[in-house]
Amino acid sequence: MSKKNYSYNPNEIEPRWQQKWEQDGIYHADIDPSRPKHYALTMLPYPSGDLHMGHWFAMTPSDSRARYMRMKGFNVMFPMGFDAFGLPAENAAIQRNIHPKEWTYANIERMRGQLRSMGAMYDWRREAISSDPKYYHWTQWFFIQLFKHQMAYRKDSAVDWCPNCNTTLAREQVKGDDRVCERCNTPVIKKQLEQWFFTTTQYAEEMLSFEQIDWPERVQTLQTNWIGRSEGASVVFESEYGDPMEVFTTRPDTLWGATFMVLAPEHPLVEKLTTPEQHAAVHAYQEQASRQSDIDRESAEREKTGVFTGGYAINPVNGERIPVWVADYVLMSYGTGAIMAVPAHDERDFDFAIKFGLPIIPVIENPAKVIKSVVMADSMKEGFDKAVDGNGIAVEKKYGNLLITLDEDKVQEYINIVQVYLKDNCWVEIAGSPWVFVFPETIEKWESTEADARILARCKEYDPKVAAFRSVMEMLNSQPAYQDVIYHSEYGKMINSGPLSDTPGDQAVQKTIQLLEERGTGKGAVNYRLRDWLISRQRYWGAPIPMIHCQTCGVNPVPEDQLPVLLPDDVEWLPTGESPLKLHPTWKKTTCPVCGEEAERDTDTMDTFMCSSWYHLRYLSPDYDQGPFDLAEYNYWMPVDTYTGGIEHATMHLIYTRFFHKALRDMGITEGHEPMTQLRNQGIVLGEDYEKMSKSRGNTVPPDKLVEDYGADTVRAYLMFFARWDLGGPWDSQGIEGSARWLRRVWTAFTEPVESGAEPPEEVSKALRRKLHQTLMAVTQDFENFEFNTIVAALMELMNEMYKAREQGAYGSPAWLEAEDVYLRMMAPIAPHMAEELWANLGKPYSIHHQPWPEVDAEAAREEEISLIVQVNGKLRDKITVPVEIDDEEAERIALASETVQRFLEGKAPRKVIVVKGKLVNIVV
RNA sequence: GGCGCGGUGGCGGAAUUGGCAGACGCAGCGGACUUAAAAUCCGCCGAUGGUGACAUCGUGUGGGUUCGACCCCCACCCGCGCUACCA
Repeated sequence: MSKKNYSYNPNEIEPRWQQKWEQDGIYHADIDPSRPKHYALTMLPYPSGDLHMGHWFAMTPSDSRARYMRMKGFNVMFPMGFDAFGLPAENAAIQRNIHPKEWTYANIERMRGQLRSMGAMYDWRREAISSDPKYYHWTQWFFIQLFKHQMAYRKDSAVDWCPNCNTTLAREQVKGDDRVCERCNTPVIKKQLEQWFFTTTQYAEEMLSFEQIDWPERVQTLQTNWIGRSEGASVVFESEYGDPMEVFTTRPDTLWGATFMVLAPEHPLVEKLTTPEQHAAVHAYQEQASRQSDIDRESAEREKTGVFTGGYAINPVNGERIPVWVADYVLMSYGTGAIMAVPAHDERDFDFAIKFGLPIIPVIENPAKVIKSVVMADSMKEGFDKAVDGNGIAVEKKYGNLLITLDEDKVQEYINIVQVYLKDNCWVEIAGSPWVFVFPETIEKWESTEADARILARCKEYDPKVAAFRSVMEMLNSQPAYQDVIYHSEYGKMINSGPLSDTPGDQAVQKTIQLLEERGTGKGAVNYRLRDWLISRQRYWGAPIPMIHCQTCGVNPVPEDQLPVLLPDDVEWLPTGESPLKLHPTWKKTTCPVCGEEAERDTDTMDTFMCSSWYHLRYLSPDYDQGPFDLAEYNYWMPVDTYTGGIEHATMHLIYTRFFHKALRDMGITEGHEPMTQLRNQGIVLGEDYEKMSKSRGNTVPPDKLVEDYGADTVRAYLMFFARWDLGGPWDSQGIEGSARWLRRVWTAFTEPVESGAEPPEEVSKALRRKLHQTLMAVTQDFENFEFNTIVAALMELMNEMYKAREQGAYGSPAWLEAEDVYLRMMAPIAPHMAEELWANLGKPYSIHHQPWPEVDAEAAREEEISLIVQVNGKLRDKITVPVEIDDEEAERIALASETVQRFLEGKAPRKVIVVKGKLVNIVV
């Protein structure tokens, strides 16, 4: 078979192969019980109009990985679709008077073309689009199932509202410091509305377990924090009138220190507790709190506000009568909306108590602050006056403070330890030097007490910021105040706490809960930060909530045989953004499925996260009309084996989809406890200016142009090479030249024959095979671990070696032919077009993408010689080439014989010799 | 404030997880080919000193553990992300 010698022209090669692959359906994934299945899924895009570099970064490496799995022998399903409902479509409608449907489907068409240009192995027969009626039919059906199983409910509550998008938002869609809308960055406000919720909190505990899934630690942490489990107790106080007032606390052991209670402004008992005299003030406060958006609350710099209700509550442990206040630092949406306030042991309560002159009673004895045993000699126990540890540090008590004296040369060594002491009233003197370090507050305090004038003078005399000790001082100043120590009950013991006084700190919580349970006034309790999922959206472009409101029969689901509830096309958009569904003259008019009388449809649509919570199921059978998915497909393909996407979904989509799967499981629709077994996240591609790419910044890189200039293979290769996939990094428009050069070199190596006369020397063939199989080993391992950048690096390195071998006469030899074959297979997942073209050019059978992944020849990969590292006192002194199987004695002998080693030994006898087999000898003198 | 991630040449990044720091690539420098440029090929490329072989230093900072630390421990500094009056 003669090889063609022609130049690399990706713009010709790539579309040609894409077309052929499509025609031949080589990426079709069909049920095949004879092969192990692999469901590889990449998070589906929103059809915003253009594929940007972020899409490519998410999609091409995961495509490579799916291709690798296929070559490994798996029956791989790799589908693609569009998360097509959502606000941008509606905004386009308002701004440009295009129907959202038209806008969305035109974008999808354009993006399909772009996706094809990547040369990915998507099985387009499985495409699913969430705005298709055949899709949202089943989104609605799921809603009804959730409703029937009491997992969807309506509640009137204060919800987050985006005034710009004109809709409510789920808690997860409110972001950042200033609590803004996830979509448009407008600060959200609170509105009291009746809305649909899903009972995500029902699964809070279960979702904390990641035991059955291989998900990144980072995501696990984010989800765990988001779910926010706290352990403590629920304690029932009573109002003067006998109303139970339940509070949640993580510190039941401070119950005796509760000097007042605080209710959230929206708390139902506020009304009843408020005395006539306080009524006006409380009412005004409630009014003002409800009007305030969260950002207004922030802007007051957390200065505590609140009013006294005039009412009192009874502390169940000691019968104390304590005042009940209303304040907005207590949130209705967390815990019970009521707290017991313990100013002695809680900073927020402390601030509030100070501001309003409420009493403060400590119930935990000031705990010991001595933590480091290294410094604390036996003499340094409680009540010591002076102690010296013999290591250049002395501690003594003076004026109720601790004075720590350090030998000058010990400052650096002890600085960590000293910081421990410095959490409270401490100062440090350096022995033999004039330096004294004192907190400014401490000086102030001393000035007003009987402190030694001499010391005070010294403190003021020497500027603590003098250069040599500046950094030390900065470290000291950055120490947090001592609350974190004082608030930890493991130290110290309970005081002022009735029957529990003197209980050691480490048992305090448990003993208190025990006492509460005995008396029936409280119990151990767990609370979560996670809220139920608010699903209603007051928008048009979404799946209509399939519920009917009847004056007599209440709220009932649309009968399943009447699904889908179609979105009407003939709607008008108001610039105010009000939902066109609500304004539509006839659409909402219907009959009640129970009594048959006139009734109204729910005019809200569902959060689009509802659509994306189950799209992986729709891919199984996108045209199936007997249910959301075909069970046969489900049984073969599910669960998703590898899921890839951005980390930004950690506390949104990835929580919702887990909830959704578990809810479906409990309704008998799905099996198993988790929808996606393995999750991997890619990072973000930044612009060349190291900033996030954005149109307004003008730092975006258009992938289409790059494909035109370099070809998709080069873009794919560069995206895999330029940064660690899980971290992402800045784009470098020069850097892509490196990947382009690599592929051109590969092309040349495979298409330009070299005069090959004599057989290559034995060593050349051997070295080539060794490198080849070592590379194969590394590449295989890196594919398993999603370490794409080093795959490309390894292939570049091997290509450099192949060039050298070629020069040394290897071209055309059996080793060379093997290298060609294996090289193309390894390259196929990364540069599928070039690999296919060169494979064909070698006269090998179509298609390379049907070939199995090559096997490592471990014997060929084995090194025969190694370069033995010889160290003296841990420093590299010599490298000696020795056979791999060298034994320890021989290695030691050779190392000691080294001339350089002898020079560094300077005649001294080695005290100890450490030999690491086949690697290194370290001689200690 | 809390939680998490990260800090390695001019730049992006490697380093089998405790054993040659800087693979691979970009940029730069030198050379070959060319009338010339581009492309291509070859070589050099952490800092300091030395003509040189070589020596010393070097993975944010300060300590520690170890024969040996980018890697483990303690403390700190800086950057990024998430979160935030969560009781």
